[in-house]
Amino acid sequence: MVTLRDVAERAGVSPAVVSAAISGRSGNVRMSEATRQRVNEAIRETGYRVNHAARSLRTARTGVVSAVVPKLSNPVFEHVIRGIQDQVSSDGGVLMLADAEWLTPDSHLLTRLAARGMTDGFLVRRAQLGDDTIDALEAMQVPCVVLAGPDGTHPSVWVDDRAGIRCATSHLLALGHRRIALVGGLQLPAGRSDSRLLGFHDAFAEAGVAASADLHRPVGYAHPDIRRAVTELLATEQPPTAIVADNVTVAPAVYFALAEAGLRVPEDVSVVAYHDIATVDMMWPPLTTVRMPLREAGAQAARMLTTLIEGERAGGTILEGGAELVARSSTAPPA
Amino acid sequence: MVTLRDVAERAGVSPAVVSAAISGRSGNVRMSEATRQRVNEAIRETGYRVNHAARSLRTARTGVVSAVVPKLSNPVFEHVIRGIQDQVSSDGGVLMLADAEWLTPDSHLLTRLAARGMTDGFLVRRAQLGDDTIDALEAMQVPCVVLAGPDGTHPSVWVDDRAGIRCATSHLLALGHRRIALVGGLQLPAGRSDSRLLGFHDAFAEAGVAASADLHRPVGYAHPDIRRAVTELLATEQPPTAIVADNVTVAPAVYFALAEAGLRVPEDVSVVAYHDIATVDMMWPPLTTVRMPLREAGAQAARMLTTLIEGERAGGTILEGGAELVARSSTAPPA
DNA sequence: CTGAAAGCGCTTACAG
DNA sequence: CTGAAAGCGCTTACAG
Repeated sequence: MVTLRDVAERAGVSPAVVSAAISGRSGNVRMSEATRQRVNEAIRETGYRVNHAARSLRTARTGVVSAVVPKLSNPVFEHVIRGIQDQVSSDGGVLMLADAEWLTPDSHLLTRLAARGMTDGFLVRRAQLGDDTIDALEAMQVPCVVLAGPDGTHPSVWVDDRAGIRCATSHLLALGHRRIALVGGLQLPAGRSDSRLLGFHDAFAEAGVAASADLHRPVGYAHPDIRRAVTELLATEQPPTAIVADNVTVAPAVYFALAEAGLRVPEDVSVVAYHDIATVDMMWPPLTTVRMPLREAGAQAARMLTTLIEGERAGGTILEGGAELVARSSTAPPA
Repeated sequence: MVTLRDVAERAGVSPAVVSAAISGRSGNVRMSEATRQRVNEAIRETGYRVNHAARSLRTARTGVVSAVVPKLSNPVFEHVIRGIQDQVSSDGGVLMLADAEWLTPDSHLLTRLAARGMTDGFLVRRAQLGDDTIDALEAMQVPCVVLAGPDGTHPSVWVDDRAGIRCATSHLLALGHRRIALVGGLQLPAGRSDSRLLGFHDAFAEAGVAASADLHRPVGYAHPDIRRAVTELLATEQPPTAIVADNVTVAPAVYFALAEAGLRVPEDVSVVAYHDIATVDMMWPPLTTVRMPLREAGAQAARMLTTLIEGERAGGTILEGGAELVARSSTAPPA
């Protein structure tokens, strides 16, 4: 194995010079262009590559950031990851991804990842990770940014869910819908304000229309639950003429329930989904969605983590604005 | 920061004893149960956690394995990843995930990951990664297992695509279909045998039926291409009565094209897709698929990588069998 | 502008 | 059964 020392000998300089040439950091070393060239040549000739472990040990910094994502195959989160990756990479770091299912408070993975020298910090999604795991992380004093709305305790970054749902709902109201259902999403414990429900009501207030409060179904994100909720809504005396899907991932279940009931989209029922992913225009009919600046949220979170790693404090941030309606074919005026 | 030395002092033993107690490896150290308990107590009291960088530097082993996956949100690959994760984790290692898009032959990420001391080895998918990146990896002498059929050069593991497509095709033949199209998949360069097309023909041969060779459309996996291919097939003089989707991810595009043409599934056209993912029963009608032992393939690949890391050679493996038809509602006898 | 030396925290022969 | 010592490969003050 080629070491820095070997390169130094070959170039006829001391290890310190090679180290400076590699890192770019000057430190106390100021070298001539000729020397730098000689070093680079020696590196090329020997095929030298820096030993990451040795560097980490010495600098007490790994340059690795770990993102723990809810579910790898969740297409919504893919955008966030891309934002994180771009930022981490342009900062010269490496992003390490793990599935949240693997990470429990006393899992092997958490222990290993949070061991010093493996990762400088974590990006996690609170909703799916569980507060206990995040607390465990905190107890280990590992810098950690939560991808979710502020909760007053952890540094956090997220998009404006309230504005997003408002955007979706306003679109339906503008089309003339009045009986609008909000389907999916978690039933929050009393006291924790539900930003999505707030956004739903914002839209009605803005339009000067009384909200159809009986049409809120926070039944989670499991497909059977979504299907049942929609089926039940359709069976009521005054069924909704439009549905806001709290998350694009549940839209297929909404379509499914509608098809089972023999209803057409958008002739009989309009559907808008929160969050935009590329593949929804493959649904039939193509789904109207609300696009959020998820990639920007990821980048912002990565930046906040860097701040944290460098020892500064950070609070909770919600990215303002950025909600944008992507009109496709699943919404129309009520019959 | 608490070091191993601190723990040793507290427990009244030498660092060597603490090291042995942690790693479980006895080495030359044989310690009494009382000593071991004292050490464990000291670890708990001090909150000591091993420094991964130091250990890696010393042992020249990181315990980290990197998987470079085609596309994070590809639900098919999710199963493979799970298999990898299970195996790596039960071997006491850590799995690091990266998106193939990030990894190009001279990308920052490749350089950093392949730097010594960051990762012991790689699991990569050839199809999407590009041979040049794999060659770069090889030039760096990083142990590397390819998730794909054997190509004679790289150690590799994959499921039996030929058997999988045969299973799907046989199902349609058994239902009475004769005009069967195979849609999607890559157009391989001449000379490289296409295991999927072979499987397609196997099924016809087995059924004693002449294959409908004019119905093979290896147009890749892009949704517009799939849609166009299906639309064109439907416009021919003798359109297919059934379609095998080369990959489940293109099934929505097939449904889309069928819906556009005003055809019903399965009354007018039957559809089977290769690979099974949980969400396909949310499609309307629920999609019949072929399930493959993808998780097992992932585990097997991880095991092979460990072998490679330990310095032994390895060849190409195809997991035999395991193809299983999952019948849902998208297939029926021809009208 | 460059070199010699110390030391990051661990593990592993080696000596007792 | 346990301790003292060397050294993994790097970076960083420090001295020149």
